[in-house]
Amino acid sequence: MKKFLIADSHSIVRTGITYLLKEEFLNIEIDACSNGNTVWEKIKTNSYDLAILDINMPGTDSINLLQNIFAFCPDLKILILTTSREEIYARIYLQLGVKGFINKDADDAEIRKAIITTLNNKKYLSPGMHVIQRLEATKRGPLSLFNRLSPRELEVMTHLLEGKNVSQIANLLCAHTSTIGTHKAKILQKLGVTNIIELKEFTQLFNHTGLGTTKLVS
Amino acid sequence: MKKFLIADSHSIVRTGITYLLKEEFLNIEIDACSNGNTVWEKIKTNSYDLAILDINMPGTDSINLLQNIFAFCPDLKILILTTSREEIYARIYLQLGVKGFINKDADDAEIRKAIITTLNNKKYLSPGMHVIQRLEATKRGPLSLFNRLSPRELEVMTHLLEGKNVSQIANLLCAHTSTIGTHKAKILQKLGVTNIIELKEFTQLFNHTGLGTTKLVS
DNA sequence: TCGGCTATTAAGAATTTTTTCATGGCGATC
DNA sequence: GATCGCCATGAAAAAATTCTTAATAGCCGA
Repeated sequence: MKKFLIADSHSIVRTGITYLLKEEFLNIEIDACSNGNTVWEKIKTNSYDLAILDINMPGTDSINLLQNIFAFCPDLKILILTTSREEIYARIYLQLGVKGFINKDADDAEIRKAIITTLNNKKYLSPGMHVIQRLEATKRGPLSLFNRLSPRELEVMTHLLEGKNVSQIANLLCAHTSTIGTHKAKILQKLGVTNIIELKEFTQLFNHTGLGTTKLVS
Repeated sequence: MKKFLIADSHSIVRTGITYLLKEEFLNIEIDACSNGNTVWEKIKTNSYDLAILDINMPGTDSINLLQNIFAFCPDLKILILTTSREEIYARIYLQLGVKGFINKDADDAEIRKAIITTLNNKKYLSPGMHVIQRLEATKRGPLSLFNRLSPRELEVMTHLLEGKNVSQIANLLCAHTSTIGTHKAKILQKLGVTNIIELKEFTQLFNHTGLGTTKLVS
């Protein structure tokens, strides 16, 4: 008997994963949720063999959530579901303690493999992400630019790239506007850009070169 | 016997929809694909009762694809899968001839409803999108979106898209900052976006598809 | 252990932007 | 030729952001 937690803001994705799990395992129990608060409630009151989490759920401070989770339950196996755009942040999450990273672009067979591997308490990364690790090892290359950003800064950046303004982000992360303002300034400074448009173009550059991506065009 | 086409870059989403359809209909055939080229090949050689398409498949020019599809097969029922961020472009797709729009955030029941409604050749919009439909009623084609900007506003927009701020533009155009500020507000309002990032994404949509023959950058 | 470094936080002041409102100009229309 | 709608313009008030400056905490190498 295995027990799973699935968190993704898209119902259709939860449905897809549910069926994948049902095909793979005979005797399972599945909890599904669509936001960080529910994830936290579920994890506090249940014991899971594996939690499969989207890291970009609206209104959710994922890093904070993961920190809470690992403080409460250090051995929980967590498999992160991600889109290619978010892979640049992979290292931060790995450091926090997640077991695996799987890209939503992956086919079902690969997702199955990721689930089984992490369930067996082994680390799993999407194929395309070994590039990231390698680049990171050389400590050079454009990706290390993103590594220069602290977890909090990365978090703020994702919100900035969605068009949120400083006050909205402050609200979301329960921080002072001037705090977020400071983060924003440091992000721009570290990445060598001067405004949001340039930040947007900069990150798009990576999406286009396929540097942080598994498959952009198939 | 119903025949469906599912196109989404995420395998897990295709899996989810496949199971939804299998639950809903007894006798069905499903083709699935993950990019625009395959969609086009499939539609040229098959006849579908409904095509469920993601409009944001990497490497795919969705507007061009839809134009080709409707030229070849004007009566094909198409249900667009979208994320909330993309909804601002909904009216363009509606004008092209798609039957429905469903947000990926929607729960399974609503997705079912969207599928059934469009299959019955009725228009379906996600609950939040009726605002957009009203906007469409006051209408004019996608090309005129930029035509609705006054010359001065277009000029300001090109500078905004280069990352210049309001005062820099004011300097450049020898105008008061508050004047430029007003122009900026009107640009955002007219194009139905709420911030610079969305403006950038919006114009990129047209650059990408070539639909925006209006000069965007001087 | 100490001192330097960085991350995170934010109060307060200075600045910029947004919002709101009002004005004059210009062309179309009736 | 009066009125209407739209454009371009900004003054003024309101809101948001940036620019300091600095406190606290954690990490790392000497």
